[in-house]
Amino acid sequence: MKLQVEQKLASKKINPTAMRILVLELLLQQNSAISLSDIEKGLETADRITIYRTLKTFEQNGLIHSIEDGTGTPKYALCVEDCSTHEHYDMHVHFYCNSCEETFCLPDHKIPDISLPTGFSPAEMNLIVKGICENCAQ
Amino acid sequence: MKLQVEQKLASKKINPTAMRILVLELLLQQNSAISLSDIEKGLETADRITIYRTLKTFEQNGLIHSIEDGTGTPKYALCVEDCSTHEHYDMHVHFYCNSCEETFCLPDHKIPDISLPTGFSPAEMNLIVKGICENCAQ
DNA sequence: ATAAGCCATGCAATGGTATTGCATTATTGT
DNA sequence: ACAATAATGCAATACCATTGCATGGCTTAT
Ligand SMILES: [Mn+2]
Ligand SMILES: [Mn+2]
Ligand SMILES: [Zn+2]
Ligand SMILES: [Zn+2]
Repeated sequence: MKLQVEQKLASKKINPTAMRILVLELLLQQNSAISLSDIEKGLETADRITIYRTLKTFEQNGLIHSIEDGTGTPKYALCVEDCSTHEHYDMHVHFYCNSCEETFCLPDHKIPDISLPTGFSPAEMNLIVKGICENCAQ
Repeated sequence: MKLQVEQKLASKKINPTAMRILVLELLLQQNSAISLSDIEKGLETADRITIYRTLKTFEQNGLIHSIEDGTGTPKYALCVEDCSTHEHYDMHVHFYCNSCEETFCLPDHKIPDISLPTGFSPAEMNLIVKGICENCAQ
């Protein structure tokens, strides 16, 4: 198990330090995206700044992607696609539940092509759908 | 001119105070969405908190809508649709220019229908396209 | 084995923003 | 003109992101 985690780090050329292993293990347990504060609460002995830089490193090396879900605080989730340094391919829909306030990746639901006015050239896209998630549906 | 502004406020049942007239006039001059700080800089004698509450009032009464463009600081723009209290119909695409860092409403470009996994029911949507705007295209 | 160098960590400090309470002032309707 | 109501300005609070700097641990070359 720990080996798998360390291999995952190594495959992204990230030095497997104790803190990074802990953060990655926590990320692997989630089924929704989590914030920096969530991680801080989920780990006993962890400095917020170190987690902050750990996440920056993870994101830069294509291990996780950051999600702006409209709450103002970024959420983080593992990349399912084969992302690399500064090359993220997470053009999928994200869902924010107004009830449980969780943010979900929907990697199987790609963002459709969007027509733009002439002169506008797109580079990235971010689509957030807000509503009620499957867990909160009665 | 001032009459038109006051009428616009009255049509949304907003008391036309001096500050509100100033803020609305400033909003009418823009061709891109602006932030609270932008408005604060654009007005000489203006308390940030008052502008903050002015924008909240405008938004609640369907005069402007708030845009989360991924920068973390909300931008505001006039509603083109006929929005009312707590009923916004701004399901259009927003464009953030990575060069000039301006946020544009594209009211003629609606967000297409998005298929979701079973159990997820959508309420609102927010689509941000990032890239280069027409002004910055060389 | 030892020393130097690199990398990661933790602490402190800074800056920005949103949000609320409360007292004062302005506006409205009678 | 007066009373009731609404808006404003100031202060305070609470988060959060971001950077500098000093320390410590691990790696590597000598
Ligand atoms: Mn995702
Ligand atoms: Mn808009
Ligand atoms: Zn939910
Ligand atoms: Zn531009």
